[in-house]
Amino acid sequence: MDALTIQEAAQTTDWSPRMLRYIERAGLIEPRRSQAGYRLYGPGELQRLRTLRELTTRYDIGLGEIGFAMRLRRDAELAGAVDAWFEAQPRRPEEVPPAEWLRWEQDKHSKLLALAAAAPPATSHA
Amino acid sequence: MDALTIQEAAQTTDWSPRMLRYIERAGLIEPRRSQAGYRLYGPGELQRLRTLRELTTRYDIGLGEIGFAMRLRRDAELAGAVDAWFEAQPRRPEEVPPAEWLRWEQDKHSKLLALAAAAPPATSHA
DNA sequence: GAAACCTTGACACGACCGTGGTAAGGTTCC
DNA sequence: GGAACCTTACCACGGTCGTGTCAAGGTTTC
Repeated sequence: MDALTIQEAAQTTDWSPRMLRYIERAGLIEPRRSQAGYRLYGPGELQRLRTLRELTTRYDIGLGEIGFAMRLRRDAELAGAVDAWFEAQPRRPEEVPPAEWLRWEQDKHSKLLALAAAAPPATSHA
Repeated sequence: MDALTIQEAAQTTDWSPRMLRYIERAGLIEPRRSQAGYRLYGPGELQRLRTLRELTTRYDIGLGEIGFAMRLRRDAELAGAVDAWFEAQPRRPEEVPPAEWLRWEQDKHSKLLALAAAAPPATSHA
């Protein structure tokens, strides 16, 4: 067969089974089910799971954010409203480096990341 | 003068002064400052504050989500990555009328392109 | 020069997020 | 028929979000 169970999928994608279920509940990746209700992850899902991890770690964004992006592409009205709001934003051509607010936004995570990077990824639970 | 202090702005926009500072910190609306450092909200800011409230309550989205949308429009690389992830998603044709979807896709791409073209090459990722 | 604003910084708190664990029960495999 | 997996449903925990409040100090106005 061409599909992995949740544990196998977790191993090859570097998620935990717990998180795979969480991701499904967030509506991001919903594998098909076997007759008995077992989740079955195909190659496409596995690839998307890896890419998802890449997205979240590389750009430091949460699943909620990706969920919002998904909502944005599905709900044209919402997308339009958000768009309209940004349209009304004043342009600052070359006034101030706009990375100030970004730094703040990522600052909250930086400590965590630094900490996680410093700590060896041993089995934290016993 | 043509600008309100934080308390006045709060009253006419139905936010609290606290939240106005929070919104500023989130990078969403940054009023100019007086000589002494007082926040000064002009008509544009007031309007955007009201629209922001409309957005958050009507669509039930948080400031973090709007911040993410802002990040999406500023960081073309991130936008592309998120886009790519969605491209690999399986479509469900019966959920979305194809014409609608296509129009949305085209629209999004054109906006993205316009943004990338307009944005100076400041994409020096970390 | 005092009242009434403004500033930043901190503590607090309920709600949710990301994540792990565990329990009670069904399925698959040998 | 038991081991090893799967399911859902909870509890727990630290972190972030949205929000209020308070303190210590500067500014504006009369």
